Amino acid sequence: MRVSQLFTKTSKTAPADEVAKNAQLLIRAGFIHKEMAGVYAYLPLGLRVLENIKKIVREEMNAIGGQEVAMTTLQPRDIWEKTDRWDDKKVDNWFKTRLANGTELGVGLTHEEPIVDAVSGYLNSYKDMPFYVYQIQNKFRNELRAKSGLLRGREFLMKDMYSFSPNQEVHEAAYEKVVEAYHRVYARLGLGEITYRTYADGGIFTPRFSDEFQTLSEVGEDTIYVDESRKIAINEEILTDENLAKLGLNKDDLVQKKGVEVGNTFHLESKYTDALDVYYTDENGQQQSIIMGCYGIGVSRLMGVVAEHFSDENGLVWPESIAPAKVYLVRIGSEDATRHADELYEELTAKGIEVIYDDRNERPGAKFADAELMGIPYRVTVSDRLIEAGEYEYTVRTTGETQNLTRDDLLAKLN
RNA sequence: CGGGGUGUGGCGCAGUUGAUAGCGCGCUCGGUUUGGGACCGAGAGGUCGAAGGUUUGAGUCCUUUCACCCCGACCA
Repeated sequence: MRVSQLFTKTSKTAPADEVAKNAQLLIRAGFIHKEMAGVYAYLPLGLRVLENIKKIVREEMNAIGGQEVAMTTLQPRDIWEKTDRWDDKKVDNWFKTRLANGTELGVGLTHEEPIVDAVSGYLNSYKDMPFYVYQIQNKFRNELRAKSGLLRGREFLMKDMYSFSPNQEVHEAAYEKVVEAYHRVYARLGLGEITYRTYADGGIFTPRFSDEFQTLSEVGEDTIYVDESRKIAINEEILTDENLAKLGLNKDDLVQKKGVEVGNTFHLESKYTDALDVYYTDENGQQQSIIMGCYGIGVSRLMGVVAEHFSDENGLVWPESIAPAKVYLVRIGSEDATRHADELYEELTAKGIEVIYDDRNERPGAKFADAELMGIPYRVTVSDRLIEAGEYEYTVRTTGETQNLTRDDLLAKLN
């Protein structure tokens, strides 16, 4: 991608209507556009990041056997009434709309009911389970207060997965497989060390605890207590002596922290399947309840968390796994430098290396500043002076470390 | 939803006791520059969030309303 052809531009000033660091940086760098409070559009570079996160999530869900689907945003009222989740008194953050004939519809905020409805016709026997179904799509929630940039929006991208098991034992195994996959997702995003499996309230449908995945951050909304040696935590909401005993946690080992909930996993028992009259037939020909689990990852929220966490005074610092490009190629100088830079751009692109090529007639300082603001992992500079020496300058975004390399050494570094 | 704050060119801001809008960045054109966000010159661009009112006259005062931010409450 050539910067001269990129329609977005960077800005030296942060927008006045954003305080959250993630939103300020992402908007300054031209990654996102704020449409209204809690609703952001993804521009070319931001979309690349989002797609890269989706790819990681998708790979890990597929790896445990997840089957991807795409459910609808428009929701019929009846299935939600069967589970008693239509009433605004029960679920108060629904967006609702109407058909021309007056029929009330919901705008999807989660998908337990429609998923159960969709799989019900295929799910008849114990032989059909266990299985996972997931999707990555926009969710809509009428939050009373959107805030913190991408961390709490009204329209946001979420991966939601649902498991179907014939009994509790199978469910437990399926559930733990998801927990492991979640740890791999966060590790690949560079958040593994600061993301804790956290015991939390299981919700109104189950006496069990749920698990949240909390990434430590000062801007987090949740207060959690971390047992650092065991790498687990407990949400303040359920911090009672009784629960600590139940979970085998020792109060003295816990440290209070702030966290952002970047994922959660719930035990749903048979609440939804029973309510929607979906059962299976067991080995003995008897009708049995289906045990469900549901598992969420806030994909757009993760983008905000990464932006927030991996950044410095010069801008964003993307982990290589999700950066919009691997290399920011800076061209300084005249025809000779242009020829060399064009050539390098073509060569790297041909090798499948994503390059943002700054071919503008800007001064070097402006290009370096943009490379840093955009947070591209590696910067390569081509200039008349370097060409004369037969070298390329190579700079690492995380450390600022710079070295001059021969063409072969540079290509080896970038491979 | 309670409390507090803010709306003025694309972005960031100033605008005094009311007199029909200004600065920086960015943008356009010309020239000089080219290793850390260049400089000089010339330009373009705004019904001051919206509606109503007071007044000879409103960005400024009053009323209503919309939007956005922060704190809190809320967050299947």
